Amino acid sequence: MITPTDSTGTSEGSTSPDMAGISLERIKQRRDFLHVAEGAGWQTPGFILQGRRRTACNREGLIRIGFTCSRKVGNAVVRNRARRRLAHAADIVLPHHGIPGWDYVMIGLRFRTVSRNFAKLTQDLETAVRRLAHKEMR
RNA sequence: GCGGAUGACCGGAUGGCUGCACUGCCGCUGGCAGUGAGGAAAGUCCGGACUCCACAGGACAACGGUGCCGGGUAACACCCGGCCGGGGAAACCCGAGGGACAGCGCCACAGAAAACAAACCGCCACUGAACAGCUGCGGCAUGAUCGGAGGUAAGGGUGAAACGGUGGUGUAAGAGACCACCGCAUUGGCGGUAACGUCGAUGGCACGGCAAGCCCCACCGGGAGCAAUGCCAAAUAGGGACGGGAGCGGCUCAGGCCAGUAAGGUGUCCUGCUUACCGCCGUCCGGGUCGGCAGCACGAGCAGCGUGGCAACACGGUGCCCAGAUGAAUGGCCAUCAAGAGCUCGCAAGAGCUUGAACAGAAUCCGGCUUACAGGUCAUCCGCACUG
Repeated sequence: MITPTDSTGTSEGSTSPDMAGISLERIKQRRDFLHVAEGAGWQTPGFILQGRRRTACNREGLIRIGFTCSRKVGNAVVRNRARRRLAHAADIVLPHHGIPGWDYVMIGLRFRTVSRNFAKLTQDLETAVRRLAHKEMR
C-alpha cells in the first residue's frame, strides 16, 4: 500500500537536479563501523541509528551508510530481509534528510526491524537523523 | 470405496511496475540485453577431490573408527541383494548382528539362592518321645503333634535371567535315572560363492547373562585445512647492498637581526688531518601488513536413449553449459489463473466471500547421513467391503 508511492519518490529523488551534490556510499570496513560506533546513537522502534561527522572530510557531498544485523536478529533469511529493509529506507530518506559529511550505521533489531510498518520505518529514520544532529550540536 | 504399507516427485504459474549482484555491448555521471538458490543450500556427523606440512621403507606401538554374508563405489559409518533374530493378520518394518574355555570386572531391587553350587516354604520314607485309636496286652501296614539324622529339587514365590522344555515311565518322594518330541553340543552328507539352510548319526545336559564396563580378534586410518595454497604489491616503520655527501658567515655599541644547516656523534689524552663507521641524501634488493588476482566452477556434471545386471550400478553413444558474492546479490508490490482450506446459502447440482501458507538462503567442489518442512501429486503392494 505504501511501496508504490515510495518507489516513485525514490525515482524522483535520484533524478532531481537539486540533490545532485549528495551521493551515498556503503560502509564495508570494520574500522569504519567501529569509528561510527564511538559517535552518537538513537534508538527507534525499528532500529538503532548511529552517526558521526567524518573528521577528515575529503569529499563534502558524501554520505556513507552501513548496515549491521547480527545473529541476534534471526536466521539468515530474516537477517537478509532486515538488511534490505534498512537499505531501502536509507535510499529513500538520506538523499533528502541526511547531512552531507556524515557516516551513519543502522543496526537491526530482533523481530521489530522486519515487522515494523515500512512508512513508519522511514519516519523513524528522519527523526533519528534530526536527533543525532541535535545531539552533535550540544 | 475405506483403512494401511512402501517408493518416487512437486515445493505455485503467467504478465506488469520497480529494485539488487555479476557478465557482455553501446553513442559510457548513463542506457540496453542476458543470467541469478535448495530439497534440504541447514547441522558440519562421515567419506573423498584439491592444497601445504611430515615421512619419503613399510611395519610395530599408541590412539581413533568399522564389525552377519556377497556385491556396488573414487571412498564411506553410504547404497543394493541375501541370511539370522524380533514385531505384525498381511503388505512390510526394526536390529553396533565378530569373540563370554585369553583374562579382569559387574549382575541393582526382589528372592532361600545370581555362578558354584546350594536349599526357604515344601515333598518323602527312616527313627525317638508322649497322646489318641485298635488289640489276642506281646504289640501295630493306624491318626495327628514335636524332635533327630537323611533323601529330593517335582511344586510355590522373586527376578531381565534360577543349572534344558513338554508329556510319559519310574520312585518312598523325586531326579536325563530312562523314553518320545523339541532345544543344545559334537559330527557327517547334501544345497549355497558365502552368511546360512536342510537331512541324519552320536552324546545325555556339561557350557547362565552383560563385550553399549575394560578387553581379545580381523580390517581401515600420517597431520592440518580454501581464513588451504600460489602470484602481484602502495604508504609508514625497520633490514641489506651500492653510491653520494665537508659547511663554519654577515650586520649592529649592545639587545638583537639577516643568511645557512643533516652538519652532529664514535675512534686510547690533546691537536691536526682523513670520510673508517653511525646519523643524512639518492638508487636498488629481499621480507612483509591493508588491498588486488588466481585457486573458483567443464564437473566422480545434467537430461533423455541403448546394452548388461534381480538391484545398487557399470559401459556406450547423443544433446546441453546451468549462481559465483566476499559487511556477502537473487527482493518488493500489483493483476489474472490454479490445486487446496475455511465460512455462509442450498435437498442437491452448485453459488458467493475470505485465504491461498511450510522449512528455510549458495560461500572451494562433489558422494552420503541426520534433522526441519504448509499443502499436494503419482505408482506398486496388503487387508476389508461392494459390484459382476
